[in-house]
Amino acid sequence: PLGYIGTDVWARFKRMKGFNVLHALGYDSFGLPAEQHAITTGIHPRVNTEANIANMRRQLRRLGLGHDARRSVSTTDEGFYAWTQWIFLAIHGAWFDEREGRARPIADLERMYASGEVPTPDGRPWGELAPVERHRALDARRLAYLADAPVNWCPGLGTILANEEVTAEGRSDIGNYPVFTRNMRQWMMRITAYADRLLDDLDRLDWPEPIKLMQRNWIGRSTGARVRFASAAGDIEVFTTRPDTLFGATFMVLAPEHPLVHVLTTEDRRGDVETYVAAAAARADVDRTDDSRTKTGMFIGAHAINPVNGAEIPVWIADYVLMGYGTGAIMAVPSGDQRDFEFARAHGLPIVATAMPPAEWFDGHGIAPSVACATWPAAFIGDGVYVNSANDTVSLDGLASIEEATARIVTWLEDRGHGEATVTYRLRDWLFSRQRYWGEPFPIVFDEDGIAHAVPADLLPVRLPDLDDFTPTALDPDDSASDPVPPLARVEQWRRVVLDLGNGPREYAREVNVMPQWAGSCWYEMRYLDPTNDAAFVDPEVERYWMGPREPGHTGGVDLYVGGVEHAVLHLLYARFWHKVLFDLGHVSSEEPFHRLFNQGYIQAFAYRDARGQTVPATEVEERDGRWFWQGEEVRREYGKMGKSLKNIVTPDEMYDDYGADTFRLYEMSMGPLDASRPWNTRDVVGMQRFLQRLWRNVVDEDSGTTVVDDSPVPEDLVRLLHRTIAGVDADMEHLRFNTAIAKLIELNNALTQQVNSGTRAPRAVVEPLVRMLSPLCPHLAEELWSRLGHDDTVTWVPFPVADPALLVEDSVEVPVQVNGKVRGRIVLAPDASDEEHVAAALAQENVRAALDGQEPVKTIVVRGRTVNIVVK
RNA sequence: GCCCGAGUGGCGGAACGGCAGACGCGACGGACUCAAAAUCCGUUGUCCUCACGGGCGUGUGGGUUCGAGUCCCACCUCGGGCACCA
Repeated sequence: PLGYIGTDVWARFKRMKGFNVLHALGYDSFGLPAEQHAITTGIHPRVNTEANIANMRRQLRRLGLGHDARRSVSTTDEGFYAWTQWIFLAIHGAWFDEREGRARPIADLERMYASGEVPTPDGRPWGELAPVERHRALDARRLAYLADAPVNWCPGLGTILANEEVTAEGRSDIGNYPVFTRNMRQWMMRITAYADRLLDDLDRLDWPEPIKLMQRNWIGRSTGARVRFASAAGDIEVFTTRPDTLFGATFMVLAPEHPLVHVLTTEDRRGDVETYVAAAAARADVDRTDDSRTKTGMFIGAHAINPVNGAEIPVWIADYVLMGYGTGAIMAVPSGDQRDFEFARAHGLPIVATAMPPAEWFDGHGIAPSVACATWPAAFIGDGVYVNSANDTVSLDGLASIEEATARIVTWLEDRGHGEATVTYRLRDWLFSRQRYWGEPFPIVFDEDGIAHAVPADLLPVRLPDLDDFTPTALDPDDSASDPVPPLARVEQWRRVVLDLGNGPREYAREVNVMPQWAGSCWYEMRYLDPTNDAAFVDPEVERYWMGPREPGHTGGVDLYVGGVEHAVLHLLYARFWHKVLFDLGHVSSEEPFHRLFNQGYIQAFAYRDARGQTVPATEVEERDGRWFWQGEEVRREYGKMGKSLKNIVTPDEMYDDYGADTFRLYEMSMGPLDASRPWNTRDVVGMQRFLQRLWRNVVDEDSGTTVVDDSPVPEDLVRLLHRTIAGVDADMEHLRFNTAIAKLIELNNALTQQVNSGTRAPRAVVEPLVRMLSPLCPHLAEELWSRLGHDDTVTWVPFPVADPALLVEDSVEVPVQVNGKVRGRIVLAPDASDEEHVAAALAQENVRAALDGQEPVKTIVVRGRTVNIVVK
């Protein structure tokens, strides 16, 4: 809610500054308290059937959000939902052309297959392929595709989870059930095709650096080389970021799941190896968190040939090598990689240095310099002079930089066909199926051959059937062999459908999985631009007006997007991906969905536990002398996100009831910077209420209810304060520093209050700008005051006040005087006083002279209007 | 372990390298009141001093600078993220 109020305040401010503003969460809701609307729109829009609305209401009530559910499920819901399916079909109907680095319609691929410009997956000519094979050839390249993927099957929830929804402990984020790795046929999104653009375009966004960094790490591009090692079962391909250390590769390690493990393992090792593989598989699922992390591994009896020196090196398996990254196999260079080093030491494998570390490295470890690694306590990573790195046709010896050595060896590898430079990503394709009820059904049907067909656009949306029971079938949480039963699979008459897809009416089976919650949030910001359009998800002209690039090279996108940092790598990456596909296909003019991003902090709250560790209702806890009591019993205080389990929720409704929406808004905005998390303290709210009450009394006589402002000229110092306030508040609002903006407004009002209390009425010439400045922050009170001040229009549309630069200049400034950096006195000067005048006044000042005690200044520093520093001895 | 972020009064927090503690809460004192609430006025980092004034103060220890809450180095604590990424 904090962030949503933040966007509302900023949007109102911008409107007053003369912009057309489309505030997504307040588009048609200026009659509603915006935060109420904002909170409810946090619930994801879904299909708008009566049964679903009723269910949504129950959900909202359960979450403690007692708002009108019909508001949150807006009347445009079905349109929204249909267009999500439409966009899915657009993505499904596209493929990624690597050569052009962009998505193109699948029809282009079909033409290119047919002309032979692009080879079919198995290399056979297009003309020889049967219709089913043609379908499969196209499906293999789609941006949305079906694949047998290792998935996180969570029987306890009855659904499959994305990697990101599985905790480090190998359990479900929601419910904390065990999660098992299983291969299942799932919808995938080819987000990896966009890895480079998602990475590179971060540089063009106005986002917080930490968030950009998180996305960069998530995409995880590393450059290096693929290198092939010959073995009895053919080449073993590895990925390495350090091909320059190839001469130091003394063994290889495969992931236990690597397909060659079976083939390569010698008979005498087979028993041990299979035991290890089984143990690793179990371990990966159950206790990946085991921190003890001893580097276990097993020799499989086979050897491979190091291509640079022909050395026969042993092949091991170890669970620290992951099948899901790179090629699932590594070359181990113990002298240059700490994990390999530990592994080699633990298993008595040879270590050969490929570089002579600098002297400081040896000093740091307290050992004598030597290229013999026997004495080394750790691997060496960094620039050293290459040694032991030569064969008949290439030599790295004597080189001193990783960059240079890498370039030379990669060229050599490429020339001989042993490998090539490559780029690897940590990013995986996105698992897009869910076995739930809540979610957009895929607009996909399957024929008797299992081929997926798009449902024609004029039949969208594919509606969810009304159900009495929405839950996925939860199964025994520990039974990894069970299969998911999505709720839609239980509705046979919905599942079977007769369609004419161009070859006469035939029976098809609908896809029974649904899309994940991310689907709608991948593009919802655009629907707000054009919520009732039923010809397009957004009119192209409308999109260009609101979101189009501001100048050449600009990414376009919404001007401000406020959200929690928890979306740093999921929602924000997925939405960027969808947006880029839509851009490539010509549906939008912006390359990015969110040009400026701001992460708001969380509002947290204190929670209390009794002696047994049970949380007690926070509102009933009393504080006495720094200790806390509940029903007479002392309780412990802790701090965390507001939530049911901690019994520390304060609902907005309570705040509206007790203080009104404006006080609530003001309090949330004033408690600290927007991007910081901070504790809720209901006791402090009263401060903002008092502020608004004082403001009210400065304008309205409480007894008579009449407006009491003074129309005569305003005292000089009050005018200056007003203009300083305008300038300060303007800058603060622009940069979302609402807390300091509010402080300045309170100061101005306090000055007014003083005047009113001393018997003079508040001047209209100050009150009106004050009300205008307050209007973005507390719109309701501002409107009321504006009207009481005799205006017929709404203050929302009145311009923000403009500061007069002439009035920002003071006629005199007070300047502190330091002696040796310590403040000893103050002088008053004209704002344009010269350096000499500063020094003269400073030396004449009584306290300064006392502090100098007759000593001659060695040096004086003058920062005009800010400080004078006199340095003695 | 790695990567981000943050440590300032009793509390939430202010502070372009230039008067640390704006603004708010709380506390204390006063005015108003028969009284209380509300409201208004004042005090409120800490220590010494009747006072003038002075000492000490932004997690810890160093450093840069005429001058450091702010910049640099090391460390400690807390919050968040990622975790065997070759």
